[in-house]
Amino acid sequence: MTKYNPKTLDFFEQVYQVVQLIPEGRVTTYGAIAKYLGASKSSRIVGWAMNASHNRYEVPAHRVVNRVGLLTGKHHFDTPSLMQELLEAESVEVEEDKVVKFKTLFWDPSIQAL
DNA sequence: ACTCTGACTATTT
DNA sequence: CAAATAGCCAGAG
Repeated sequence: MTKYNPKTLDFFEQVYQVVQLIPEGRVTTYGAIAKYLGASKSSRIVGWAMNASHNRYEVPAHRVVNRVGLLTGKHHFDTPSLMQELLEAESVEVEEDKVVKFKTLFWDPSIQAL
C-alpha cells in the first residue's frame, strides 16, 4: 500500500467490504468481485487484496475461490487445511481442494441475494 | 526506474 | 481438451 491512489484505495476497500458481504455457506470468485468493482480484468489484484487483508480487517477470505471453485489460496492461510475447514464449518462441502456444488453455492456480488 | 512474481481470467492455439 | 498468451496492477528486491 503506502501508495494511496484514490482508485486503488477504493478498490482494496471495496474488495474487503464485498467479501464481508458474502453470506455464510456461500462462496464467490475473484473475478466476480473484480467485475462487480468494474475491473473484471484485475482479478489478480483482488487476490492480492485478500493477501493483504490479513493485516487489515477480518475478511472471510476462505469464501473466495477461483472461477472453478478451487481453493487456490488455501496455502496462504495459517495452515493449508484451514481454508477447507472453515468452509466445511459453514456446510460448504470441499473435495480435492475444490468446492462441491460450487455453481449452486456461488454468490454473485451483483445480486447480493439474501 | 526496472524486473519479476502472483490467492486470476478469458481468449486463442 | 490441454497449454500458451495476454491483460491487469500492487509489492518486493
